Amino acid sequence: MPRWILHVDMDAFYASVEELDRPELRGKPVIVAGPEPRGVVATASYAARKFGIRSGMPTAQAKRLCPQGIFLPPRFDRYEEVAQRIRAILGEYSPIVEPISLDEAFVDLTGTELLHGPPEKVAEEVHLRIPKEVGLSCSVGLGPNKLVAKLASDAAKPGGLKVVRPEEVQSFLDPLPVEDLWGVGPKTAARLREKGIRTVRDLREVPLGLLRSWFGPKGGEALWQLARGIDDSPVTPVREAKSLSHEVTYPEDLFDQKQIVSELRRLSFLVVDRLHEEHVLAQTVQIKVRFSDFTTYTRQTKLPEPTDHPLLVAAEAVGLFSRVEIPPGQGVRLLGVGVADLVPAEFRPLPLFVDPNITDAFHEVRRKFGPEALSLGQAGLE
DNA sequence: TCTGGGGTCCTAGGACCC
DNA sequence: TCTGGGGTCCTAGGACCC
Repeated sequence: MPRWILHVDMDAFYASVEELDRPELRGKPVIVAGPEPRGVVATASYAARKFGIRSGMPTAQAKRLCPQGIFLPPRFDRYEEVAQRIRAILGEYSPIVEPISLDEAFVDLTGTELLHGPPEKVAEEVHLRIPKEVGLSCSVGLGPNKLVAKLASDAAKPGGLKVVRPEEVQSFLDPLPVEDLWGVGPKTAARLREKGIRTVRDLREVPLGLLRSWFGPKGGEALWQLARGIDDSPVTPVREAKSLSHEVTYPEDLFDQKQIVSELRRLSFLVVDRLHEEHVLAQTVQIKVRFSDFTTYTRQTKLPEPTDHPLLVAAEAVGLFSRVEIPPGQGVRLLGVGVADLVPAEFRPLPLFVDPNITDAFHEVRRKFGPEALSLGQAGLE
């Protein structure tokens, strides 16, 4: 059975939510961005984009380009609220809704025709209902798979609707630049450009064997399929997280060893809070360290058994940090702590040395009074 | 212009085992 | 005494996504 996949992409989502909540900002160059000196732009309104502002750009640079811009810090809790209302609308048309981020989702409309009418009608309805009921502009794409649906909504931006039927896929894709394809980033695009390949049509003319020799068996195969609009990946409503992490870029580099250790501990506790929320245990602990010159190191270790013990995770994180050689004269720009190899908390191993009631009590206090209420002395790590 | 934070997936090398 | 070879696990790094 041919599939019908819908892709909904909110236009300049964070900035649009700010304009929704503060109508006096409408039409102005609204820029949702992390604070200087090291923040970057998360979303710029279309009025701000006229000044050349793009997401990912350092906030400092955006201020130079548009001094009159209205710079706002992100309010993720609020964006999450709005995102849920949008997801609820999408959920009326299919049980299979896959949120990609706060502002984007796929909906599998295959086989929903008897209940909701033809997919094209559903696409039109969604495209009308979201602005009407949520007050925000969205772009909608409909196609035979996720790849095509997403590219269709890109083509419809801002505020449009585009349907690409199966027989139109190739002519729709052919003129697009290769970097529009999902999974073709700056590096791959540059390598392709060196070989004279700029558009999807160019890419489609490269034999599979050649692509494999350039990009490896998997990479080559993937490019070959992308160029033909082939994408069998399913719309997956709930995906179990495979890893959790927290990282922070500091406004000023850290040099003090004690402060670094205390930050690693704080980040570890935040990660453990999330383990608890998700009711999972982790068997791998990872850290990330970025120095002043932006060189970045990761270290990870596999534990003998899965855990959500805050002291254990913190001790591992600090231990991993000691395995990173600090380049002379370099301060620490970023620290991150993460966990992976997650298993459901029901699989908690029988206690050998650690009384699980201790961790329960720890979480309970932090849940009630917040992360600041209970932190641990240096002695806890030794 | 000095470059966020939270994720996923892939590759490659070394250890280890049969 | 001129080095087998394949599978799996673990780790580090990198590309990419929003």
